[in-house]
Amino acid sequence: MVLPRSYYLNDDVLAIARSLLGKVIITTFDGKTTSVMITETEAYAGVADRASHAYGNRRTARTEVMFAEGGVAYVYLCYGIHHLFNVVTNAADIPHAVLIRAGEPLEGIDHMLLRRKKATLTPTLTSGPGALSAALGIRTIHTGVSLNGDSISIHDMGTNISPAQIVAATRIGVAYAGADALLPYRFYIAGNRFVSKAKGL
DNA sequence: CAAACGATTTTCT
DNA sequence: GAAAATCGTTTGG
Repeated sequence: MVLPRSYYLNDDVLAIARSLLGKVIITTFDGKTTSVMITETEAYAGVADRASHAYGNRRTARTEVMFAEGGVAYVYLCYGIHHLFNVVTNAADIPHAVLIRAGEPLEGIDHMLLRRKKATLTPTLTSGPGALSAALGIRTIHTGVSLNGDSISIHDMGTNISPAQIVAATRIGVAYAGADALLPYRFYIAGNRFVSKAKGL
């Protein structure tokens, strides 16, 4: 079933980041449907989190969507090349978000291979936030899009990830955040092949 | 208006 | 293992 809007309003962004593991993202663009099961997430805990773009209650044209009510997408361009897909959570004016870092391909693998210019299915197809977004066809123009809509949606397929299967670790690429870079805000499914292998593991 | 810089990935050595 | 690719956002003049 599609996750209801209320799912995203939880004020505990860490709980949502854990809960999203095992859920399924389905995108439909240009009549092409692709889906992945989420295997890795990172929480960005709003104004008090130095690693968050919204740290210190900073509102700009780019971060504004993080201040929207939970249940929409926040997509932004990183290093001029990569589109990073986040799930906005919590009530309006509380800029919490969960970065989706990796997933396990389910449907539309042929479309994902085309988008990534790859010939065969390997973990690199959808492991890593930039790679995952590219495979699903998510780009910055989708920022602000509802996660209950026709183009992007997140579903509970009944897959249950037990706490024992969830590993908590430090976030990746946020060394600039000082002490907040050490927070265990990254979660992934233990033993899953489709988890990012970027430096920092 | 100009300049610096990333919540990364790929490729080359 | 190291470095390049590449551009919107943010910040400073």
